[in-house]
Amino acid sequence: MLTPRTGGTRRSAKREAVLDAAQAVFLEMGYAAASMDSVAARAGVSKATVYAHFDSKDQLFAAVIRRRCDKSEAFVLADRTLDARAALTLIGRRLMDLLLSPEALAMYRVVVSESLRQPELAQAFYDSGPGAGKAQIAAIIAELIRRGELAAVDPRRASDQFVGMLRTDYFMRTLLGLTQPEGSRVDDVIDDAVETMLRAWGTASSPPR
Amino acid sequence: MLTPRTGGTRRSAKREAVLDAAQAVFLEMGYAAASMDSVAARAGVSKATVYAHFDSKDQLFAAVIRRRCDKSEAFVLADRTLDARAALTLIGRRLMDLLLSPEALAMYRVVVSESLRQPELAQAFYDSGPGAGKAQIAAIIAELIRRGELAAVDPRRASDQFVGMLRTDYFMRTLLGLTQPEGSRVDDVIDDAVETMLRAWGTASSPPR
DNA sequence: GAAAAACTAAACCATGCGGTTCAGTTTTTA
DNA sequence: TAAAAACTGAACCGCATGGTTTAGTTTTTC
Repeated sequence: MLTPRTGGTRRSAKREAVLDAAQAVFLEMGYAAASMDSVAARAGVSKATVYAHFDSKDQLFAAVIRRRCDKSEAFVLADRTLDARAALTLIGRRLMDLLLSPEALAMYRVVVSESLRQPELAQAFYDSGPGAGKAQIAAIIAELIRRGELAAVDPRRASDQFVGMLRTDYFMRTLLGLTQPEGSRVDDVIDDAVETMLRAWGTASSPPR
Repeated sequence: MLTPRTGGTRRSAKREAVLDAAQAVFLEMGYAAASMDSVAARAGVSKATVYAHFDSKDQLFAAVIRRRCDKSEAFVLADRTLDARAALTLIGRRLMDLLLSPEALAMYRVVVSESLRQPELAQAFYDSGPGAGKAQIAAIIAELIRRGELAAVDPRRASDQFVGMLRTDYFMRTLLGLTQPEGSRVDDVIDDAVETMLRAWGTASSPPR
C-alpha cells in the first residue's frame, strides 16, 4: 500500500531523497515554476511516492524550508580571549561565508518571494536565520562591552548595524547574480565594517586603524 | 488588424493600461504565478490586445520592470547649507520612505526571485535602483567631506555602510511581511545610523550626539 | 465618410500542472 | 518464508496556462 506516513521518527531513505531533490528544485526554479514531476524525477522516485510522504506541493515546500532552518549554525566564538577587532573580523568572516554561499542566496531568493503567500515560513526563516544570527552577534558584542572593548551601546542595535555594513552593495550584487563572490573584495567589506565599528564604538583598548 | 506596434513614440492608452495591470499582477503574484488572462482582465482589455502590444509574457514582464526603473527618483539635496547630521538624516528619511514603500518591496521581491532567469532585468534594476542611489548618496557625502563636515573616507564606501545601517533587521522583517512600517521605529533606525556615522567619521564641525 | 488601424469576445490548441488511482514489484519485518 | 508495508510506472483527471485565430466592431486618421 501507499501512504507510509511512518510514525513520526521512522522516516525512510526515500523520504530524505525526496526532500533533497525538492530542495534542489525549489531553490533552483522558485516555488511556482517547480513541478512535482521534476522533484520525483530528480529524486529517482515515482510521483506516487512523493505524495505518499507529503500531502501537497505546499507541504513539501514547507518541509524543505523548515529542514533548512533547523540546520542553522551557531556563531558562538570558542575563543573568548579575542579583542574586539579580532572578534568582529571573525564574526564578519563567518557571516559573509554563510550569506554569500550559493545555497543561502537561493534560499533567501525563494523565501523572500514567497513570504507573503506563506507567512509561517517567513517567520520560521527569520527566526532561525537573521533573527538567530542577530541574537548571537548581539551576545558577543555584549560580552565585548562588558570587557571594556567597546563603548556602551545597545548590543542588538550594534549587531544590526554591523550586519548591515556587511550586507551592503556587494551582497546585493551577488544576490542579483551580477557578480561572483571574490575573496579580496569580501575581506575589504569586512575590514571596512570593523573599522567603522571601532571608530564609532571602540575604546582605548580597541583602537581603530 | 492586430499588431499595432505603433512606431515607437505613439503608444496608445490601452498599452499603458496593460502595463499598469501587468505591474499590479506581477508584483502581487510573482512572475510565474501571474497569468496573462488575469493581466488582460485587470486591464479591462482582451487578451489579443495584450499580445498585440507585447510578444510574450517575458517581454511584458521586462517592459514592466524597465518602466519602473526609468522612474527612479533623485536624492539630490536642494539645500546645500545643511550640516552633516541634517543632510544624513534627510537622506535616511527619503531612502527609508522609498525602501519601505509597498511597491518598492514588491518590486524587490519579484526582481530578486527572477534575477537568475532574467539577468538583464537584474542589471537594469540594480543600475536604476541601488546603483543610482549609491552614486547619489556618495556624491552628497563627498560634498560633506569637501566642506570638512566628515573625515576623509571613500565616499562610495561610506555610502554603502550608511545604506547598510538603514537596511537592517527592520527592513528584513518588513520585507518578509513580519511587521508593518511604523514611523517611530523608522526614525530610530535613521537616528542610530546617523549617530554611528558621525561617531566614526564626524569632525569638530559635526560632532556626534 | 471611408479606409486603415485598434480592439473585442470567444473559441481554440497543445502542453504541463497538481494530484489520484491501480496493478504489480520490491523491501522490510518478525 | 510469508504477510505487511513501501515503492514503481504509467495511465489518468480536470484544469489552467501561454499563445493563436477568427469574425466582427469600434476608433482613429486624413
